[in-house]
Amino acid sequence: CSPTPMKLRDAPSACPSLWRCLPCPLAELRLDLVLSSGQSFRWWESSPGAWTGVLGDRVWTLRQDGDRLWYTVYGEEDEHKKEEERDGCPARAAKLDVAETDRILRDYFQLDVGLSALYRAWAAADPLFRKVANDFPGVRVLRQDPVECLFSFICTSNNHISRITAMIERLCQAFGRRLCCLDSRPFHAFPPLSALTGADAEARLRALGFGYRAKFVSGSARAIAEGLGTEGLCQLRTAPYAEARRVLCALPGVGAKVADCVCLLSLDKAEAVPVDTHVWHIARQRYGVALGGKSLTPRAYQEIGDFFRGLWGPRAGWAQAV
DNA sequence: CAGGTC
DNA sequence: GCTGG
Repeated sequence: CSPTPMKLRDAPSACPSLWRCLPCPLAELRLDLVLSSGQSFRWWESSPGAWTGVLGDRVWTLRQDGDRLWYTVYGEEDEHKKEEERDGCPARAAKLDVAETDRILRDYFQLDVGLSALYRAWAAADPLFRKVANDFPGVRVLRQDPVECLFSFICTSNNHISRITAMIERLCQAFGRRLCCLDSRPFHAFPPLSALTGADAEARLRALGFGYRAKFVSGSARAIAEGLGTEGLCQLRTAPYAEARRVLCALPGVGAKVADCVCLLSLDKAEAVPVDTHVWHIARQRYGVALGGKSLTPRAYQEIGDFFRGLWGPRAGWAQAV
């Protein structure tokens, strides 16, 4: 950690100049529900109501009060060194200006998508949604980085959230750049693709407790590096849902469910409905979807997605998140 | 058995 | 079939 250790920032009141806010009603965003729901595994409730995590290679703390979303961004530990190196325009060069941080946050939470109107439409079409929606307002889909999203969700197969979170933390610590320390706790960026393509990547991941997923992570990193590249992966944002899904499913460790998670949570495919065992049971028990088999076959997977798309419309994946 | 995949 | 809550 740096010689002048930074402290975690809880609330704007202690040092208002380090915080900014965006207008954002609770009906449009519930930070606690969104950041703890298993969409992203990199946010941590650092104190009651305050969420700290890594986004866009920066460490942030977020908080809501009333109709505002507050945020603060921490500087990098070697930021002064960087600034000294740039003798032309110091302070400015290494930092993000406020317009840029506002934009990053608005993009990540997709705040231009009006959630209240969508809730009304889903509630009108579905009585079961209406019952749940009252208890869970402000649940929206994050717009995550495609590389982070892909490799995170490869880790979710046949796994549980507490272990997934720990695995991803160790992945970032071992392969990602250290950004800063807060209260002596180091924060690391999610590693770029190039960090996962080394010959020893699989063995290192196994040592980190990835089990058989170690081969999937290193194998998918290689496949992308030798194929479409990080840029090509990101360009799937403008491709049709079916094509994005087909490309992703060709990667080792990526089946229909993981592909749909990546499509929905990072590639702008709002119609993608990831069907896990939980959703499968709900489709049968609560919605009475008639499916014969005992296991979630590819056929059953497709039918459940189609059922919810028919019920909720083109943003079915967003409704399912609620 | 866990937010499946080979 | 990796691993742990």
